[in-house]
Amino acid sequence: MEAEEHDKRKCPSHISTTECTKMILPVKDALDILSGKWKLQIILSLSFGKKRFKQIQREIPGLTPKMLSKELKELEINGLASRQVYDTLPVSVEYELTSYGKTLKPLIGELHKWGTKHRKRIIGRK
Amino acid sequence: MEAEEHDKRKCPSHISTTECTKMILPVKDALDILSGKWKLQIILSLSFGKKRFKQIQREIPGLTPKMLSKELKELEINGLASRQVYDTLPVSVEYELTSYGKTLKPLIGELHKWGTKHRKRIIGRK
DNA sequence: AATACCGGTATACTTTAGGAAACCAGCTTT
DNA sequence: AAAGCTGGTTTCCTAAAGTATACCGGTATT
Repeated sequence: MEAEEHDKRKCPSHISTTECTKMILPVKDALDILSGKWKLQIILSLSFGKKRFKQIQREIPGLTPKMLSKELKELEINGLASRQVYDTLPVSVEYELTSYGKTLKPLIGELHKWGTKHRKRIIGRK
Repeated sequence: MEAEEHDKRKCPSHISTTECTKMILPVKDALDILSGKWKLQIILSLSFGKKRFKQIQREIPGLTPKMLSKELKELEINGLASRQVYDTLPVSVEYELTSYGKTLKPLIGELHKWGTKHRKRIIGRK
């Protein structure tokens, strides 16, 4: 049987499997930053301006301080958000999207565009 | 204290919190389709042509039949991949990206672009 | 004097994603 | 006759993600 022909169609012949995997890494990085139950909502919230901790929490029903704290740290580590402490009494802390963080917007926009079409296609309209 | 001003900067005033949440749903839909440990690799594999079940499994080291089966079903349900059974002996089954599934490419391309910049920025160069 | 606000942390729990191994029927190869 | 191929399913288990609840010190309000 000459069904062998199929077996050659994996990746393009000049590209090894491990190289394919490498191509995927940056995509995964981007996805990691956006996925998780609360990240998008937090990013969206910050995209409307500086926000304080409790303020974000109040805006997003169901979000616990533990999760918020964890996600904000990740955003900070990735350079997407900044944290500023003011020594008012009691201390106030403001979080803000960095200009780098704002570069996520067009990306999220693309996801939104595709997702909207997909919604219409699968779920029916809406 | 008139720190009240901050409290108005949630979502734009003409948009309610629930409406903000709705804006996020399509983005989540798109993310759901791409996230998970194996989906990207499976999609990439299929993007190079029709593939049979075991063939995909062989190409992606570590991928168990259970996960592959589950992910392929999801792709099918979402209209992104098609499944064709040929009644050869033993039966052979071929999976293929639908033309709709191929519309994911530019989206993945955007994620790749952003992710690549992010890698350089955070991890240092590559 | 008690309560509420701020920005969180700590501990314990549940839920979900994913992995490992065995198994199925029916055919082919050794 | 035994082992391997096909395309999967089933069961059991672990690791990770997320939730619930209580708590902290310090100030302000009632």
